[in-house]
Amino acid sequence: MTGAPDASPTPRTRRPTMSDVARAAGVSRQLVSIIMRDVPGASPETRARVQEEARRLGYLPDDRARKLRQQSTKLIGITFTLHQAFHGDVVEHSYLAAADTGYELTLSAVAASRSEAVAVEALLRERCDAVILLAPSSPLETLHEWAAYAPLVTVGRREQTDRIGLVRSDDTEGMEQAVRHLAQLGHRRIAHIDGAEVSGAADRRASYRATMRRLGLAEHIDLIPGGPSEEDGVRGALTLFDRPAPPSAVITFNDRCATGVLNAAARAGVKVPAELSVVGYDDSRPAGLPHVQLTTVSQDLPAIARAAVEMALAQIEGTPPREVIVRPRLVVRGTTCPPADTQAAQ
Amino acid sequence: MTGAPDASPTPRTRRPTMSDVARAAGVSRQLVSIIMRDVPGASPETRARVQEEARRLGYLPDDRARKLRQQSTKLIGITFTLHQAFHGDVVEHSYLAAADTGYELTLSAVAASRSEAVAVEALLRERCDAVILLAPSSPLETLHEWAAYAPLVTVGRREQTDRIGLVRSDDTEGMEQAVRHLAQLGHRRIAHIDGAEVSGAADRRASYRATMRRLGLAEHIDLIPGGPSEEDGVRGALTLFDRPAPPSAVITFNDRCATGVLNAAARAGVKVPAELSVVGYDDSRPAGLPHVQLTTVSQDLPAIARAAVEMALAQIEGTPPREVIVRPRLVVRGTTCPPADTQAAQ
DNA sequence: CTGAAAGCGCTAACAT
DNA sequence: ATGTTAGCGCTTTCAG
Repeated sequence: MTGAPDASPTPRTRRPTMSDVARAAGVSRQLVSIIMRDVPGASPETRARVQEEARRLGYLPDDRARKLRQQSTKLIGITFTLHQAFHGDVVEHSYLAAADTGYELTLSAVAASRSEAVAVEALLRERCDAVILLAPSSPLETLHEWAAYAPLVTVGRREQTDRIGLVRSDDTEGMEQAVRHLAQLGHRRIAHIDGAEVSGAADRRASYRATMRRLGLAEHIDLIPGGPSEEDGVRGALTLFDRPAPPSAVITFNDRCATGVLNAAARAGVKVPAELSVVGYDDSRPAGLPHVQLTTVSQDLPAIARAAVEMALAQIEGTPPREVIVRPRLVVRGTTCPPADTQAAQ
Repeated sequence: MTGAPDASPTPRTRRPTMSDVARAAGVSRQLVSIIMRDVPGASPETRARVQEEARRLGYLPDDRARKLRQQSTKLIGITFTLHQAFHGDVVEHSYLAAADTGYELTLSAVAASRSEAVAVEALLRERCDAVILLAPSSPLETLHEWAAYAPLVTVGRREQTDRIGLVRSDDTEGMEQAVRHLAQLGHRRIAHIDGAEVSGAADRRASYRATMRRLGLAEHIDLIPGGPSEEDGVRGALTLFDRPAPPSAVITFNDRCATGVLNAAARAGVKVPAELSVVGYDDSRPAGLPHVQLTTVSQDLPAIARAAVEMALAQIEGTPPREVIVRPRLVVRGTTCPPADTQAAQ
């Protein structure tokens, strides 16, 4: 849209249609259609004249009609949760991934006042060509019902099925990287404040255990019940500080939990990283802030978004659903360093 | 949608249309329409039979066609910024406000990869009946252009105009409440770490000054250059701690800035609230967390959302745009208390 | 390059 | 309570 429509001192009488533009420019409606869609079939001069006329009238194509007439909407729907910063990131990267594919992204929010079912069905009624669901909570059976209406891609689910595309981050690998990083720095007493029942927590817990064992640190396995919130981190940290011999490093379930640990440490006078190394998980926005500088496992959201969009497009074109597991990577910042007692511990 | 479509072992051949349902149920297409829209004009038995048949076929109405045919889409568009927690809150409350009005909300995201213009025009091409813009950054002139296409309501803008609805929080009032709260506790040396050029900062700054003056605290006016981020809070706090006689209380531009102050205080060993009272602004999600308990000015987002939706509906029905200023309210939590030097200061 | 004809899937007036 | 007749604004197809 360029410039104001010169017409209509009274705004919003009747929106001009393609026919109005055609009439004003003295051409056929079909030609206007060709020019609006920017496809070959009109001379440069006609193009310019028609575009000028459209601008003058304040013409804006009607997407409802356009989408109805094309048998494909060229739309990829995506459901996301408001208030999940992580979802916002994936959505944003999905816009980038969808650019230049000929498909547009359309959003449908999940919130306290809007269930996942409502969000998905809105997209299906819009006749999206495919639907991406960020961390859906509906039972697999329900997802299967939806998959009968449009190709589906879930992000962050575990269940494999031949009817739904799956993109997820490798939690096992991520936790392994975190443990190895600390072990290489010389830490031995590495604790893990876990995520309780939260999705992904089980994998990370198991991987923590397995990696500690593999590194010969089985005796130092130290699993603290936690959760996904700052509060859980505070509680977990206090548990640790009460110990006669607290661990020299701790890996939390996520960054919010790590923030709680950092706050509790500051309050208790425990110096990070000198006295306690802290590793978070997610690489959420606050983690990288100059005064936080949290070492954390990044889930590589751009890659996840790209995989989701690509798989949606592939399924639209008939490829069967696949499972893509994106490799996370450790981002080393300022909350980890070799333990103070490196010599003593050897 | 209830139950799986029993049909189609091969999913997604051709979606059934209303005619298919009509044929299967042995009635006319129009009757199916009546039943789908849940309007009077069909007997209970027919209704049940048709609904059952629709379910069996996996019929889902096509919103494109429906919206095209009705001359109104019954859609309110809303643009919001991904990664602005505050926008998420407003969107969520807008869903609540729009429920039972007969209108649906449709989202359009603004992000680094998606400009405001793209976001708004997508809504206009969908032929939304009205558009709500959360904290739009486009020049007024551009907003006026859009207003020629659909009734507009901005949230968080200042400029009055007779062509666009306006909803905003009363920053003057909010800051006044914060200053008065601290003064009533006995504070005199009340500093303000401001928000520099950020929208709303000028009002809060002016109100801080005016209220201090009105309370006879003109000599204690202490304006620290700040900004909207944690970093700005850290910097501002360090400035304060360097003083020979630091203030006993500080009001920050927003909660993120307050978080920076709290972190800096913890690090510097300054006790909050005993040695320093802190008041934030926004009542953002983290502010209420058990281990934060920030005293802050709440913008009353539910009221803002309600006002925006109501004004959008009113404008659709022909009421001219208005300006609604929502009164914020102070939420007193744990980061404020009377100053340690109450007696000395008197 | 242009025009004529058809129809996407639905709703809105009417008729009956 | 049901059927008939139009057409929403656009794209598609095909003939000029």
